[in-house]
Amino acid sequence: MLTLPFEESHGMCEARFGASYSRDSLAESLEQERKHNSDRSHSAMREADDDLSDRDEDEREDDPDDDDDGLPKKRGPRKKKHGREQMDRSRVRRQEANARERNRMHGLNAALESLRKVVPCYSKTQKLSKIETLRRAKNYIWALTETLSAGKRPDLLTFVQTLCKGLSQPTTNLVAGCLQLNARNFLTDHNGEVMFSGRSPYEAIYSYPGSDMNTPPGHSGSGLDSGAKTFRHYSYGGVYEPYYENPSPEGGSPHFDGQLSPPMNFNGIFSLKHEDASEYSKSGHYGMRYCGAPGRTALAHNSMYRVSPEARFPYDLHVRGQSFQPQGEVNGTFHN
DNA sequence: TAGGCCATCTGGTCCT
DNA sequence: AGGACCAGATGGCCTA
Repeated sequence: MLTLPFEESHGMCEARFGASYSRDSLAESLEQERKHNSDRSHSAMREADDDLSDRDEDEREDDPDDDDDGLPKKRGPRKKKHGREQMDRSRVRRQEANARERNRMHGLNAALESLRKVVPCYSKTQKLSKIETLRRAKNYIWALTETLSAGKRPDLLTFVQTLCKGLSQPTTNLVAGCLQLNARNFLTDHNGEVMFSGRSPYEAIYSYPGSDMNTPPGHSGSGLDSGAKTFRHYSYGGVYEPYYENPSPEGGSPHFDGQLSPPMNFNGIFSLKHEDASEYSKSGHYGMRYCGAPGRTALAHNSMYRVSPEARFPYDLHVRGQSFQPQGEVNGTFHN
């Protein structure tokens, strides 16, 4: 495909933005050559792209006797007419391309919005930015994948930490708000590493004595009393590796690169979103459902996630499309 | 006011 | 040739 010479790009910049870039002699010579180019159609097309306003074209049209170099122009039915048509056509095509591009971006944004709604802690009031949405979705997918591959009952705190990996502080706060946790308990440092502050936020809310089931690796009960004084640094090698046996999908590194941020749509797991379940039923994929309805203890017979009587967050693994518990109360808790 | 986020325009490139 | 996709540039809006 045709590639415009470098100096012509400068020309476009000048025309579009009114900037006065200095040019070297080579550029000037090439520019003059361009002006004298006999290929009027191509030149006209570029000129039209240089400035979509009609002013230049009209000026040229209004002054037909003068050429660029001051010499009289040829008369008669000219290429000018043809060039004008080309310019108009080029302009129309450009406008059509702009409209297509707008639509394309709208479609992209719509897809992004749908993604926002399926990642955990969707909030209509505090909209997640595009990059944060993508990061969180990636983290979410990763955490779900690791949860399934680990074959263990997921740990909430670890899950949340994974979900928040690499996310901004406001987004982390949002997640914390969703979970009614104190974001200070799983801060993210400058490198995107999750910091954990002593007492497990999970335990802070769902504490029950003598149970380490929901305490993530490295979060033994020894430090629970230290409070915020002692910050424990978490890296994926330190925390997630024991739990998530597989390396990061980023490419083998056991450590997060600071870009990875984890999931919360326990909706898969906890149904943190307020989307109706039909959307998931359509997918036919696996998902873990929050089964925390009062009095509910029975799980699917073949469920890999067993619920201990004292467990506060019983999870169940369902095939999408199968029956699951109403999620209203959960959604009410996790959605703003 | 600086910085972040976003929508839009635009030209280049690739593909059909 | 034309559409899709991409990335750079730009300006507007919002917030700390």
